[in-house]
Amino acid sequence: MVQPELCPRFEQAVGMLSRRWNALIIFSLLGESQRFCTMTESIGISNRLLSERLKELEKDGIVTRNVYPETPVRIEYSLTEKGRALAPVMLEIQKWSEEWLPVQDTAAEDEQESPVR
Amino acid sequence: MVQPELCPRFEQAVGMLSRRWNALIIFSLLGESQRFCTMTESIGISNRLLSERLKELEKDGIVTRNVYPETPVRIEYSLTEKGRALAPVMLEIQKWSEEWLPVQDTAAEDEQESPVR
DNA sequence: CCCTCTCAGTTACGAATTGTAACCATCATA
DNA sequence: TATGATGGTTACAATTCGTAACTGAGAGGG
Repeated sequence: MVQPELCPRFEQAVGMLSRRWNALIIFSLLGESQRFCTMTESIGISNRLLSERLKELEKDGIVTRNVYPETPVRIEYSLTEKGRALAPVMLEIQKWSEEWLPVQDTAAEDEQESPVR
Repeated sequence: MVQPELCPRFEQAVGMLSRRWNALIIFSLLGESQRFCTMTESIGISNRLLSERLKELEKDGIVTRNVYPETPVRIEYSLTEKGRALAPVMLEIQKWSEEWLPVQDTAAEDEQESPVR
């Protein structure tokens, strides 16, 4: 709540991107538009938060909600131009992660060559 | 929590960068090493959280804690090579924010026109 | 010896955010 | 009328955050 000394717009951007799940939501929409239930599965976010985040991101002009009145109703979320403009940010995060983070698997799946038991 | 299908390393990177304050902490260390009290002031973070975050970031190999036993003791935090490698990410966030976020002052004006279209 | 000052944190605790699971509304078909 | 799919809401417990007060080490003053 204190006055920020850094660039206010940078802080605003970071505030949005740092909101939990937002970066993953945006990343998953970079490829193609997605439906609600697809996103909850691929991202691993709950309905409640996905709904909340999408509303916020729509309000921020980053995602668009497209309703197709088929049956059952199909609703697809996609990025606006402002949202797609975040692609370079995501790309740099990806590059960094590939260069600096270990491949580490989350265990419990293949523990073949590990002598530890 | 379900394990998502996106790239695990990307998700790990995003998890770290999305932790509240982390991006601002890293950004503020990109210039030069900083002392604890300087950071709380420039970032606007509380002692408690700064302390917590710096410990986590140190553990992640992103920041280093340097103790100078002067009087009173001086402790400076700086980025490791892994931490400095995040500079391009920060730069892209900054570029995006400058292109897409209004110059906003305290929440009064909402109806700015988009800069580039 | 006791008090005070600075820096660098810790601790305590109420407030806000998140995760989990159950529930709701609409449309369509059986 | 019942059931199933989609796209959410609601309720509530668990986690995290923000605020403010406190601790500890070392130097110096009285």
